[in-house]
Amino acid sequence: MKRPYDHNAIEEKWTKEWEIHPVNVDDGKKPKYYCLDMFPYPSGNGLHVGHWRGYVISDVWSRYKLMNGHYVIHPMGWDAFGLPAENYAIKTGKQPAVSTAENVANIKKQIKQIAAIYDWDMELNTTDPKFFKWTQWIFEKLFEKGLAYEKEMPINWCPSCKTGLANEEVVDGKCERCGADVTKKDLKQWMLKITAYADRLLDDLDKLDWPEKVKKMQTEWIGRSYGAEVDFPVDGRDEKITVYTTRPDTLYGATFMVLAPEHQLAASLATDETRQAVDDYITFAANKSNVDRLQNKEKTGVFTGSYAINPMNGKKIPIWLSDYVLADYGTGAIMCVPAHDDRDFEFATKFDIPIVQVIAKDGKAIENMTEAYTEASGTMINSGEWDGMESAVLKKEAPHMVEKKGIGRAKKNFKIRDWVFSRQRYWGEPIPVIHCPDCGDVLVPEEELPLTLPEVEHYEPTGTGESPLAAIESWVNCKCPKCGKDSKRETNTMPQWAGSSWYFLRYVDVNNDKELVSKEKADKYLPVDMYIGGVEHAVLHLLYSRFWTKFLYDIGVIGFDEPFHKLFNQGMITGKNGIKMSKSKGNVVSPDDLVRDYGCDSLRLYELFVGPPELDSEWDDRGIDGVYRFLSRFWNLVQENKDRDVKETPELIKTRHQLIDTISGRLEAFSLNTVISGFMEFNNRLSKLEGGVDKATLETFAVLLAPFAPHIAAEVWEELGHDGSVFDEKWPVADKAAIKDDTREIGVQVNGKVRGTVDIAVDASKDEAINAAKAAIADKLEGKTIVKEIYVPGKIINIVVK
RNA sequence: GCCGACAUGUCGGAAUUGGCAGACGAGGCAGACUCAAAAUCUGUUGUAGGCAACUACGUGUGGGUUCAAGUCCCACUGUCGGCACCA
Repeated sequence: MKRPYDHNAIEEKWTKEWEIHPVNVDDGKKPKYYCLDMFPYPSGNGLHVGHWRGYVISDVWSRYKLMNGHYVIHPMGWDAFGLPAENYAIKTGKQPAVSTAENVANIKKQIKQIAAIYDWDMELNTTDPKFFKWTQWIFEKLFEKGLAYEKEMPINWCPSCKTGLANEEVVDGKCERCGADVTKKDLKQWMLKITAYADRLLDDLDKLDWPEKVKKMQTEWIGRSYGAEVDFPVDGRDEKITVYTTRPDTLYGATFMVLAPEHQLAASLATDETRQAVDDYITFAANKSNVDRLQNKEKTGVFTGSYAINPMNGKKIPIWLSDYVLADYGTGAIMCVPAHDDRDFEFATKFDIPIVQVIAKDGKAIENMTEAYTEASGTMINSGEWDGMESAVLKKEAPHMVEKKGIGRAKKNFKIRDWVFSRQRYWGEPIPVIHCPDCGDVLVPEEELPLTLPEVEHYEPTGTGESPLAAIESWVNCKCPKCGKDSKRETNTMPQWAGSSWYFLRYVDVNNDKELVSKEKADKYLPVDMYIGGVEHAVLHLLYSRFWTKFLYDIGVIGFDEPFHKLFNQGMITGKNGIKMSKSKGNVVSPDDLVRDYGCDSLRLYELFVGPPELDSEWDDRGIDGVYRFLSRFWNLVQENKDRDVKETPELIKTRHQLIDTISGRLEAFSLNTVISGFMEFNNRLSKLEGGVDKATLETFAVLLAPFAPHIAAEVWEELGHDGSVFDEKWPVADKAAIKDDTREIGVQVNGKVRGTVDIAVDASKDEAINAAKAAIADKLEGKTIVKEIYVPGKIINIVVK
């Protein structure tokens, strides 16, 4: 009996079936495969079709691995701390915990429409005390190891979010979240010493199967450089200024020094004549906002009136202040070699400071220098004992030479700064520290964790740098766990990145109340084999997770030191003209209606069909008709052939194996858009076969289609007379011998232009091929002289004529 | 400014190591079915000319290598992304 394609009925049926009989189960024998999605923030706005894409990609991959004999760990959870819930609470008075729970329920309903094989027994939520107990525990371990410390310092401050930000959260001088201009504010902050892991975070990138782009971004963010620290005595004083340089080879060319205006010695270097100007400049620099500093790169500066001694040649060189020197990189002071550095050249030219060339360009000194010569290649000149050396060689040796001389030492430096870990907000994990007047910072005892948030009436941030928690006296006031004295709790909370830095470890052991994760389960199921998510987390979440993983490895909690073996960044789905989907732009496409009208299977296929998964794609609603038609045609093909008992023919066998080969190859290459077009192509081909399609071919088609369109595949599998699940089928392997053609149609060119085609045996000799080709296009060769004949077997025949 | 990615019909996009450009789909056009429409099915669809079988042109621009270039090399333009005084 033929049935019409009723996607609603089919999908409802299988949703229920899979609730009762999940297709992905751990029998303890199958090898594991951990395929992880970046977990979502449960926003009140719900999902749009762009969110779907990543989840479809990961589910297709998970189901593919499943059919290759793996038990797939494929969990989902909620990254639920963060500002939107808190801001919503400020507006409505609704507790963040309550609104968050509502949003989770909503989004979960939407995510279930995808029909992914998520194991909901593993579901977790970063705001659940059972979860964040362990986030706090990790913080305590970091503290115990000296990797969490408090520091009074100017931090990035977002005046709109009224909270401090990590360097990673500042983009172009603006807040990564809200886009407000970031200012500086002096605040006592909790810091995590990610710099202690800088070398390992950099070196271990080699171990990872990640997109080069992300590796490069992390490499640059960590920013390791090798050079030397050199001490410059201050003339007439018993002090010295230490600089960091990557070009100690140019030391003889250092004709002045520049200190950051925030440098400790800056003010003290002023003389009576320069005091006013120096103080003014320091104030001017302090008031310059981050954005100004980025935008206006015209060099400014002031001469302090003091001099330093170049330790190589003993010459007196002036000491300047300028904000082009960064206070928190290197030593906050630099030696300036205007002849060989663009910035120093610009500064020296503007303020009329001598320029001394120390590396010969093209073997000679440059007359009338108009720009710095920044290459480290050439012979040293004007450099005393170093004259005649090659600068490239000297660059490497100089650090050790200055060390021997006792004027400096070899040194490597990093751009990455420690992670500002406190936020002056309510809706985050409380930092489990108690400030005791006698004992100082004391950790909340482990047995008292989790330290939960109190209910408050007002969620507004104070804006003064204190969290709303500071106003809850009953919560803030406590006894010191060590000495029992009246103490106060830390009122800052952790940034949103805290929970996401380790959540992937917890999925496999969500109910463990003794440990963060049992060693046994961690060893068995981790690390993550495939991690799928957007590229926007390249230096935030992905760097923090690597840091925490390495730390947990060091303290013996887990047995691996990289969390994500393979990373895939899916492209964004945008609205028309590449505009990001957002509520305010009014271009959000909701998956709900599409699922209702076309079905989950169609939307899954279309999410993949829109374009290459790694590239951004513009959403066009109309295209989904195409995949729906394809599914209907496939359905009809099955309906027409299932009771016909078609005998398999050589052609059918060949087509079947070509289908397996095509789909598997493209899937392995992660070319998911062409997998779908491949299905369409083969469906068209099979539909045109006069004699019908045999059962084995239909079965193979259903098995291959299963990871992509699970419902229709399961239904077809059943229609074809199977009791078991299509997902218990092994992924088929193509028989290469069956695919092989005896003859092949290849193009015949004359002078590189196609003039016809010819069918020739695959193993034809060159002469046979050429002769066949000539016969096929005899009229095109009339009156021409053949100069050359080219035959590339299986590809092309080209006849060159005059 | 530096680094990287990308540029193909009306549109989304295909095209192993250089080897028949435009697969697959959307949209358009024509037809079948229908009282009619939708749905479905069939055909057609890069541009220009003959308007049929053919010819010329055609993968951002200009040049080059090659029997052969979307693909490789050089120079440039545009779009997107990252970094941006890191000494």
